[in-house]
Amino acid sequence: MGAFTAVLRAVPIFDGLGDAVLERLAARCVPRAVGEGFMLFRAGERCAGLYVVLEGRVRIYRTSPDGREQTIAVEGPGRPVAELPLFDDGPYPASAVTTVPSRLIFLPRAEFEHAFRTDPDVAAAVVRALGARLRHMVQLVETLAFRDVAARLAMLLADHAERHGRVGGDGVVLDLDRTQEELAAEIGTARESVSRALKQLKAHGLIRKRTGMHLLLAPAEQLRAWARGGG
Amino acid sequence: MGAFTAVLRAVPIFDGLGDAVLERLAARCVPRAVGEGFMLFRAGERCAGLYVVLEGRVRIYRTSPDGREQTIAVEGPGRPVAELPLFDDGPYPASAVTTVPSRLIFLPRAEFEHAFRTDPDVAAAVVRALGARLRHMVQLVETLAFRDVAARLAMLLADHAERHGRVGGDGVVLDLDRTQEELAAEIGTARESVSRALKQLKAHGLIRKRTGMHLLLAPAEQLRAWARGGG
DNA sequence: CCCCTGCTGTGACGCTTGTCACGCCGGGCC
DNA sequence: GGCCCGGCGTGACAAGCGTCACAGCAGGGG
Repeated sequence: MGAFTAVLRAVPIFDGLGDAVLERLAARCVPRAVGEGFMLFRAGERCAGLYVVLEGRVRIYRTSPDGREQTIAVEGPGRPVAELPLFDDGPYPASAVTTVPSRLIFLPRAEFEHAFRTDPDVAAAVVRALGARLRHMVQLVETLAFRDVAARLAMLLADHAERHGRVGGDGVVLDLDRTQEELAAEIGTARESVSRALKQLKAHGLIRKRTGMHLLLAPAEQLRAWARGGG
Repeated sequence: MGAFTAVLRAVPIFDGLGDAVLERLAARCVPRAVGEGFMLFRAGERCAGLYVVLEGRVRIYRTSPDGREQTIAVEGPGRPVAELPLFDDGPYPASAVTTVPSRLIFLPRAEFEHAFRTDPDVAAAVVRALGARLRHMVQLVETLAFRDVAARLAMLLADHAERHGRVGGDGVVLDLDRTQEELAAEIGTARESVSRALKQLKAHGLIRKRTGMHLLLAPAEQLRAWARGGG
């Protein structure tokens, strides 16, 4: 069995594949170990293939003419990166860079396309993945259009609390492994505003305790309710 | 031949279908003629099926708690509406309403799913359609995050100029069939700001002449360049 | 141990933009 | 013709937020 067969099966996009197809794909995978700040691709480039994150973190983002950045998504272990441009032959819509040293596998475009055409389950999985991204983008648009910085931060914290938080005695413990600068890019604001928003959330009791980016939070649903209410 | 076979073939999502499948789908289509302001569905509802616009216009949007609206997309003749939630079983991510009296056809979910599973070409077409929406959303996010109101308006005008404008003697003639209120919802701002941004664009020579929403514009690429440069 | 570097907190300031308020216009309708 | 109403233009104002500037603080390497 190829080295990456098990890895691929753990990726949602591939979990419906038969063993034979999966083995063939796994055989073509190219492993890469890269440092922090490695550019996988830049917006506008032609798509070469699909990346899957094994370990580490990849930030997908757009850059404005004057240098500001808006993060579109942050992908971790098991997540595919840039499955979109594989199909419509268009360029990458955004850039991607590692934010910590990471291990990735790369699957050349032709291989993936073959699997997509051959196996109807792959097609369905791809549609689901694209659908999830689309929902995520609608959410992001709404957030940027409607909410102020504090509310956007509260929603982001709520998401992380649900995914990575641990329920402690008097709240949710969340170790947010990001700098304020990174948070700012994710919610579309400046670093200083994040700092002030954190203070604001603490004043409202939504962050109950904080040392650095180690947080004790109110329940996610409470954070969301506050964000929806507009403060 | 069913009444809607030709209509369906003209819709990009269906153009790869064989005659037999297409006829079957066409036979299940339900026609609807509706007035202005007819709600096709609301965000959060379960997806019942696919709409295709025959005539008129459908606005897809999100509403904020305090009543503001952000338009996600505006769909016209030949365009499908809400193909996303057909697949992942999730709720509609946004609401949809007609902005003018319209004729639509409705295709129940089960029928469409059958076609999707049966015909690999449909699957590919759906992926392309979702991809196009995703690109559109990335664009929208960037616009909301980076550009000021005047630049957002300039980009919107550039898009419309390319799609619906006619090249006149000294610029592009564009009859923008929308109120300022509608424009404001599309670019995520208030009606008054649209009014002021129009004045601003005219001062910069990007709008060369204007009577109501009947515009004489600079070439689309010039509008975009100005928007990218940040004014 | 000390300095340098990267992350963080905070104050000041100005610009953009949402909001309110009001006046104007044109078109339909009695 | 007078009225009403929806769309539009514009001024005034305040809030939110980006930007600049600077200080504190921790960690790591020499």
